[in-house]
Amino acid sequence: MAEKVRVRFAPSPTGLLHLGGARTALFNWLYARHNKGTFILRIEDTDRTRSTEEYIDAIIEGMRWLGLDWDEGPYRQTDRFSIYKSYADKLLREGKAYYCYCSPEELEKRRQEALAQGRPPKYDGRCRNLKEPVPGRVAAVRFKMPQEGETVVDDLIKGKVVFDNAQLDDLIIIRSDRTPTYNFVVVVDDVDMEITHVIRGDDHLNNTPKQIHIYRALGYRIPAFAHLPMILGPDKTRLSKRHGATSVTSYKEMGYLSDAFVNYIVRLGWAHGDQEIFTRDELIEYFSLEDVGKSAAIFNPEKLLWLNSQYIINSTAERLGELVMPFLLKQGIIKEGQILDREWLSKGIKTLKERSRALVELANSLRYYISEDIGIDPKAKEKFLNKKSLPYLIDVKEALKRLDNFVAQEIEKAFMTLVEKHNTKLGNIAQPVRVAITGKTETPGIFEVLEIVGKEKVIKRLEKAIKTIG
RNA sequence: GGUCCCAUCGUCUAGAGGCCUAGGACGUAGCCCUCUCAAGGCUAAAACACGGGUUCGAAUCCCGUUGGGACCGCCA
Repeated sequence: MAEKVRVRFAPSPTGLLHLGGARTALFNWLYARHNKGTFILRIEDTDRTRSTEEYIDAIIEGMRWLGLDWDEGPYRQTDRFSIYKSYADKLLREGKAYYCYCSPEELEKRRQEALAQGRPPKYDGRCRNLKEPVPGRVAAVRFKMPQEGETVVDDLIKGKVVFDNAQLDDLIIIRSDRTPTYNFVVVVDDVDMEITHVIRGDDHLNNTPKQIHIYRALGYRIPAFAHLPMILGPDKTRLSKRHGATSVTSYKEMGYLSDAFVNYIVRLGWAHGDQEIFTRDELIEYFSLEDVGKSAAIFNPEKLLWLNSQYIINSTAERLGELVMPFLLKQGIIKEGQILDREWLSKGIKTLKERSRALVELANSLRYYISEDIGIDPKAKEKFLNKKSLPYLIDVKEALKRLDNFVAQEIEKAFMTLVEKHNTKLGNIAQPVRVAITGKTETPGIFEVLEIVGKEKVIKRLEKAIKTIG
């Protein structure tokens, strides 16, 4: 029987949860859920100068928004220093690691020199065989890498990747301030947490042979590795602040639905035939590392927006009503504590669903249903609210005033009567009314808009428009 | 500079030697629907980086070239 899958997402809290991290987390989560395994969240905060509590909270918030629940953790590496120390001591005792007395400044200088001369900037191993401590110096601990032979990484995505051990550096595993470093703690933790599959960005592929030697030195089994291709910006370089919004939270704030976002990032590097839209359950059912591609993907905001619009169309009006609330508040369309009739709101949202690509847009369109403070687009006003349309507006107002049953169907009948009376096209009447009522030239069908706005407000807005013309 | 990874429409991708006249999706353009805008439907333009092999046959396998990317820290 196959061993139970245990995977982890291990972000370092030195920034917000970004697109690439989110996808790594998602693939780990999907792999765990597909295989009925365990998904672990581990915070890699060994770099105390750059890690913050705020970023930890932000990452957790991002994970929650994405709906990626973890079964264990969040573990924090800063809570586990004694574990790393005991493993480091073991390596030291066994002669698999040694003290290095070179100062960071010296090392940096040597590195620059090597780079300038076109040599590989590798540690020269000068402390490797030291018999005595160097007085007056604080030591770091280095791991003794094998200097010959080859190391093969058998990657689930990239295949067999061969590294020449002579390239490998004696890396520092414990800094001179006694804190452990990444390449060491990641191995210790993955061993300690019994991780079976390491799924991470392919920027770590070059670290893998080094880590493999640490596993061996410690006498542990090597997990399976799967290195995911990177997500690049439109300029084909690694996604960064320069490319604008890259944090998961910013997509939440722009009004993307969590499911749409997940659906978008899963398709970056993974496909299931020609299918574009997946439910969570389908994702869990279909996900496989075998279907993950090898090449980097470029982030395409247009497609994300399209997916979002599809998810909005397929959401119920009730659900959208809940989701749009924070946006209504933030955009000043409702006030704190203001209560809306949910049934009425849903009716309005139904007309707007297929015209809103994000929740911000939906909220914005909802303005002319909810608020009196609509604001009329000056260009629309000039074109449609003028002497030519005045008689239509007056007639519409009068006809609607006489309507008792203020529903779309009846409103339409009233409009059609006027179309005949004036011997004109519906558009010539509808468009000025649209602008008078919504302030915009683009809205849902005019009859349903009028019904939702309601008779009283409609008459009021028409009167106001008539007054500004006349 | 060294090491490693990658290469199908502008973008995400399907493609496991013959199903390929290379499929789908976003975006773009046109048409239909239509009170506007969407949504929806239909149509179009758009790709196997290049060069050598292997093979009866290559987008698919091998080699090279070119191009892109990542990594080479007492960062992760």
